[in-house]
Formats: sequence, C-alpha cells, structure tokens
Amino acid sequence: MKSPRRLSKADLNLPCKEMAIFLLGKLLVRKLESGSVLKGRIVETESYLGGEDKASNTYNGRQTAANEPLYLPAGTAFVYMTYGMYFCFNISSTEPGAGVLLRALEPLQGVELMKKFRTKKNKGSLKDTDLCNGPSKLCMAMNISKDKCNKLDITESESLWLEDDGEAVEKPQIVSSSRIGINSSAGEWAKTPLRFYVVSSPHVSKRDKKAEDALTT
DNA sequence: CAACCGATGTGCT
DNA sequence: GCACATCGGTTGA
Repeated sequence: MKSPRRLSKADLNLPCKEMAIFLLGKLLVRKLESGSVLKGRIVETESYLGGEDKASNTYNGRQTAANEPLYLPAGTAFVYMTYGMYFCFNISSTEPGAGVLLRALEPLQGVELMKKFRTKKNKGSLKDTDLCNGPSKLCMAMNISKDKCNKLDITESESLWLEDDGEAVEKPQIVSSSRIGINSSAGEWAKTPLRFYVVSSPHVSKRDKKAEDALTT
C-alpha cells in the first residue's frame, strides 16, 4: 500500500459533480483532541448544485449565515443540523453555493472508537457495515458536529482532511442514481442522478438495484 | 424484506 | 406553524 498523500487546494478545485465522483475511494481523516485518528474510505457521495437545484440548501441563490460555507472556496466544510438531532457533512466545490454530501464510508482506522461514538445502546454489536452507512451515521462515528467542524478548510485543518492512498476507483465501478430523501416537491431534481457510489462496496447506505443492473447490460 | 412512526432543533413562511 | 439532504425501532406481509 502506498503512503497516503494529503489532498490540497489544487486537488479539490473541482466543480460539484466532478468532485462527487473524484471523492469516491479517497480517505476521510479525523484527528481528535485526544490524538486519536479516525479514518474511512469514501464510498458514497451526493452532489448539490445550488442555483436551479431545488433540493439544494442554496436553491435560487439563497444565502444565509447557516449555508455560508457553501459560498467559500472549494474544500470548505459545511456541517448542518437536520431533523433536529443529526448532522450532515458537505465539502464546498468551485461553484458558489454548490457542495458534495458525504453519505457513506468504509471504516478503516479507529473502528472501536467509532463504535463508541454511535448510539450507546449498541453495546459493541454494530457491524462495520452499519457504522458509517448514512450521512448522519458517518458524522456520529467520525465525531463531526457543527460546532467542531463547520467552516473548516479541509486542505489546511489539523483535525479534518482528505487523503489519497492510491486506491483508484475506475468508472465501471461507479453507479449513479437519484439522491436519497429528496421530497417530490423538488420535481425533476428529486430524480436527477446526482448520487454516486462504489457498486462493490457493502458500506453503501442504500442500493439502487435497477441502476446497478443497467451498469452491466 | 417494506412501510410507518416518533424523536427533536432550526430557520424559514 | 411547518418542513426538513435521518435514524432506530416496531409492525406486518
């Protein structure tokens, strides 16, 4: 295995949709104040384009204090609370208001600590495939919260960054499908294929059988 | 398996 | 008020 290389500003200088695909196979790394390191491979992402995209936080160019990080330079962390108790973690891209949601990871390092960060009721019975298979599960496992991580520059931060360890994800392994949890009031945007995942990964949050079948035919 | 539901805070209308 | 880029539990086919 190659030694991992940290991703820089130049690496992440990408438009939203390209970044979503580029991030598949890369590593998300979190260093805690205790010095412990958590690491996972990104296996599922979603693109939120802003502007025309009705499912986006920044639909119609809406800009507020809460979604400001999406307007900051590519590689800025955008963490927001949803449903009153969960967080979602995004990375801003080059287009103003656009970002990539990280939806699932394959846990690689600090797995026992990740389990502790997930619901306390799960007394060590959590499988690796259930640790980070969802946008908010991933935040819990990686100890990512709005107060700790929002607005961090992940190309400079000492507590949150991305790495490339040379494991390439080739195009044929990538499935695209509609995004998860988008209300039908978003119209066509609820169906637009802006979710991407690694087809062979058991760590994906939700599979799209039809899209997977279409890959091989 | 799927469908449904309650928990729960924030920022809009 | 109400909608929400969710999760974890329960119910029922």
